[in-house]
Amino acid sequence: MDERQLRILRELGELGSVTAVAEALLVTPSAISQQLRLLQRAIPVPLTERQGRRLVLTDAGQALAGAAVEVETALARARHAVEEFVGQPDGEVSVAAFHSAGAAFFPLLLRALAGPGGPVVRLADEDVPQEDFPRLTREYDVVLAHRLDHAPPWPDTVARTTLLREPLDVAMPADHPLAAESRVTPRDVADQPWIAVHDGFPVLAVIEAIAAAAGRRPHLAHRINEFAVVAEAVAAGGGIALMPRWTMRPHPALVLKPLSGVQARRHIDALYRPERTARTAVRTVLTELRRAARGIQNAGP
Amino acid sequence: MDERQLRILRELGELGSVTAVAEALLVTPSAISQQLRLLQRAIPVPLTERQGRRLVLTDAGQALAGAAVEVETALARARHAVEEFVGQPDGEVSVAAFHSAGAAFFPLLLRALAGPGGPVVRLADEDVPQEDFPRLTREYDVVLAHRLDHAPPWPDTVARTTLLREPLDVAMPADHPLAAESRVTPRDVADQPWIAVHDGFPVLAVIEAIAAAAGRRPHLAHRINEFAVVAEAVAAGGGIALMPRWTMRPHPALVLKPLSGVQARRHIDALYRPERTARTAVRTVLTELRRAARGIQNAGP
DNA sequence: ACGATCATTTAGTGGCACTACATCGTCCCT
DNA sequence: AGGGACGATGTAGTGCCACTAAATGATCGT
Repeated sequence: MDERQLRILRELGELGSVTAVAEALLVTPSAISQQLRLLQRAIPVPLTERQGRRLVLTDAGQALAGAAVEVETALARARHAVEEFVGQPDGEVSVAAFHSAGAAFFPLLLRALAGPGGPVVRLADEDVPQEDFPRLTREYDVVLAHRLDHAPPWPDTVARTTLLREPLDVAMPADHPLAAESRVTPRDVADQPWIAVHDGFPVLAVIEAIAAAAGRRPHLAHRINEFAVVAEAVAAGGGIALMPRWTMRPHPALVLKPLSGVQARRHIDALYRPERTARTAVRTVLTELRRAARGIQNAGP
Repeated sequence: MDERQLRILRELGELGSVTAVAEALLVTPSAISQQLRLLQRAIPVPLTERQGRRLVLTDAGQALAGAAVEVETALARARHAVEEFVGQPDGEVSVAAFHSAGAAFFPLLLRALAGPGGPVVRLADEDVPQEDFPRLTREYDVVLAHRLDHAPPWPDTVARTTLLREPLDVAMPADHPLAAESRVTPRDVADQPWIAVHDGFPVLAVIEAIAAAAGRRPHLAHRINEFAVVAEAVAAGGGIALMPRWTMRPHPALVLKPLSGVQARRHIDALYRPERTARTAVRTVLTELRRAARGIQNAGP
């Protein structure tokens, strides 16, 4: 008893003759007759009976044909299940972000998608070394990742949308001698004690570039990944640090000074598997992320 | 996208590896892999993805697998639909009867099956010539038919249960000269005017046998099929008639006298297609008919 | 009684799901 | 590191099954 045989039985119930079923299903009456015989072989009571020269369903056949309708309904639902999943505007979308991107984007995303009828976002923070960001797209629909301007681009296995190209400024206490300048040069800061990120994290290479531009070896006083912690350490006089211009809430005791002479900028990209954008909900989230990025960029300057 | 492919997808979601699915479905992993590929060909978004060396479902795959469960459920219901129909104790059972059998059996049947949980009987009267009774089993689950003792048996295409072997007595007005006798002989009644049934109906042959036993030609005064009408005609002096001993409500102005010397008995049989007894409800009705027949037979003498 | 319509049977064919075998990628172990 | 186990996939070949074509049988209309 398979789907086709049930289909044939149901059509026979509705059309009332083997020939009509054959025409409806675009096969010969012989094929219909044979399939009905096979179906009957599996059932101990007659499903059909002759009525004159036509073939009609018995009561048992009608009972089975009724069940066949449910099978076809379920099958039709299955055939549309993927489209529905894909087109569902209020599905769940998982978004991962490194810390500072999360701090900047998550509130905007939550506010933009608060209403009903939109995607339900599942947010998570994930701070991983640069090369691990693409892997996260296995687990999350959208991954906010950062990389430096000159760093190797993301592998082709993931698609990306650049949300921000954010300058990295030098953060220092408001009473620092360099705080009087409007911008700082590599030579100004090369000898300062740095508060840097751990090895493998994106911002480190910029510090090395700054030191190299001044012909020095950088003095890495501390290794702190989390910018909020870095800010407190800088404010307490632990050293200077590179900090993002827009995605960090300004610390009252710190000032940010633009660097000149060295390209200090990071990309904040949304990474995702291309096929996941088949889902309306995912595309909606990506659109909202781009809008949020514009908001962040305009709020800064 | 057919049932098997959906089954494979669902199993992959539950078992988590192609090999496990292959073992569960008793085929080679290659077959599973190929079927998954075919299923994927019909769907624009990935249903599966590699996780290490194993294959797991994507979210879209899980959505489809969920729909697949519904398909399998519907299919399982279909596979049991016939048994359920067959085993349902409270299904509809159609019963046809010729007039006098209906008058005798229908009330008993209705009373016996009045409670809930039992079959719902659909009763109909059908008075047809002898040879048409078997044909009625196409339309009714059970057909109460009558035939004379010596008449040819029912064809093999129908099954039968003999409910009653009912004597046919001679009905006459209570003030008839023969009413004094305890039984009557063919010679007694051969010259009487008969009220007989129409041609082709069962009882006629007995009258002809009675006349033949007395060496006469029967005098057929009237042709009335319906026994209630016959009874009134006899009471009004229109002639004598053969009437069933048990299945007719006694007429106050008539007496019934047994015939001697001639086998005057009719069978009341329940006819049915053998396969219809697969239904519990039909068997219940047949059982109740047999019980009703015992009641009728015992109430008579 | 005839042709028309409908269902079924038979023989034959093409497509498809499967197996067997080989290959490739991943994990684990020492 | 590197080899062995495990898991998935690709390829060639095979057997089954749904189908077509044509003939036969049954029933209807006129």
